[in-house]
Amino acid sequence: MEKHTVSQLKALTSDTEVTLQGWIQDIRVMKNIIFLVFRDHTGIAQLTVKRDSWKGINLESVSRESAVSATGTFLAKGVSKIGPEILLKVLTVLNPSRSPLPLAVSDPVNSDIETRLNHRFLDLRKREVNVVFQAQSKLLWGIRKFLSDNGFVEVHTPKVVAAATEGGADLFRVQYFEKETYLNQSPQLYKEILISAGLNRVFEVGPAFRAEKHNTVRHLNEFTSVDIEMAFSDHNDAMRMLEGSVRSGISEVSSSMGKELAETGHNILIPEIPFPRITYEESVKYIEGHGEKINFGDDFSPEQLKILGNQFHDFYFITKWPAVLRPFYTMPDPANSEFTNSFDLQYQEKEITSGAQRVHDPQMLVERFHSKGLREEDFSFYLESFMYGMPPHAGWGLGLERLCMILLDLPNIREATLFPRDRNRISP
RNA sequence: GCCCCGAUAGUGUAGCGGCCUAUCAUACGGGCCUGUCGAGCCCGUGACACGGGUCCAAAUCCCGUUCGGGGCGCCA
Repeated sequence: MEKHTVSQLKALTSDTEVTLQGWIQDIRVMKNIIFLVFRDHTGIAQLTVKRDSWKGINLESVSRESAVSATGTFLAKGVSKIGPEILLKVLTVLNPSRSPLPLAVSDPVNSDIETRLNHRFLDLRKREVNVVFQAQSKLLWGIRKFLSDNGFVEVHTPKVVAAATEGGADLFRVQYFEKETYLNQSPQLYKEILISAGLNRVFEVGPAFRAEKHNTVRHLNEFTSVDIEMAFSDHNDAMRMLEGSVRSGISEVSSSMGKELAETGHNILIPEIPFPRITYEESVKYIEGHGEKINFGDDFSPEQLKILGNQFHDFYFITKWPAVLRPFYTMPDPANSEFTNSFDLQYQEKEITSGAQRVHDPQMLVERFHSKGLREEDFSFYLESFMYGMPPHAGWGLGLERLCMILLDLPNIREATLFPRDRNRISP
């Protein structure tokens, strides 16, 4: 007996015998006829049972969300409006579901995100929840494809590290045998070392940890960072790779999932490149022109970014950030060292990516350590790679969940994270 | 770190001093019934986070605890 998915049914001729495996979403028992709403990972079908000719198990005992195997004949001219119809011959409960369910999978009541995350596996059985992560997978696939096509090598660097990337305040401490270590907040230092290693162009997709006690809909304490670093390049090269990656990711989502997303209420627009660029100074002027007060060297508040974001359709770069706002490894602007060869990718008021040309001169790097109050001896393993012909280089780090949240217009980054880690949540 | 807010059946809610032996929906259990619908109708089970206080009277007001939501800061 050949197994089928719901999505394959419509290509079949009527009366073909099929076996489907999935879940019972709903059961409607009547005097002479029984309807079961069946769901697999591809869609919904109706299993129809005529009582007088049924010889199988007691269907009234089958609880909703039980995993089942269903065999019957496909009715091409079925009456069902919810999906393809199968005249059921055999139903096997592979594993029953308890009831009542801790949250509604198909009922017309919404659960709080709290309840949903507590029972995430059930929440994810809902198509509109599930589709987010299928889209996220395609998004990343499109980004990977673009980077790979542009000569980037995918690498994996340690997450348990001895020293902080940009200080020490916001790292999680980990006991590593008899030593105290940290969970890495960014692969930054390792990416740069790999540039000195001659890998030319590298990228990494991996977790980043931030021990910040933030409590917002756009921050997590563990998120997926897409990071690149490229040799013999500057911030402009990095920006071109970034807009190319974003566009490639989105167009992959659109071409492979556009229909499913449209059905669940998401309209995907592939952005035009190049993205507009505006400098920090221009941004300050623009925002001040709208009645907000900013001091030089201040970061923009969400309110101010909203003002700025209003003049762009979707993605835009803010470039040339003041050195005081940027980490030690950021290359100063050769024309004016108060500024840097840096950029943020924004989507309206939301920051998605931070990047820059990096300092490659070890002398300058040491000076920058000192100006940021860092001790160079904590970074000797890093600094050493700059002493033996480190190429000029640039790169960026992108928050995958944030990009996904923006793309699908989700109200909370937790909606774009399977098992989010926030200030309070460590389970499931 | 600072600041707001919340907790009522499995789920989501109404109630905000006495009319609460707490509303409604949905789920769940039972019954009737229908080829399509979020099917319908009838009946039933099921809840005030915890501890203290005020009051003749507390789901409702006050304090504390626990758990949680959100904003700012910081960032992806």
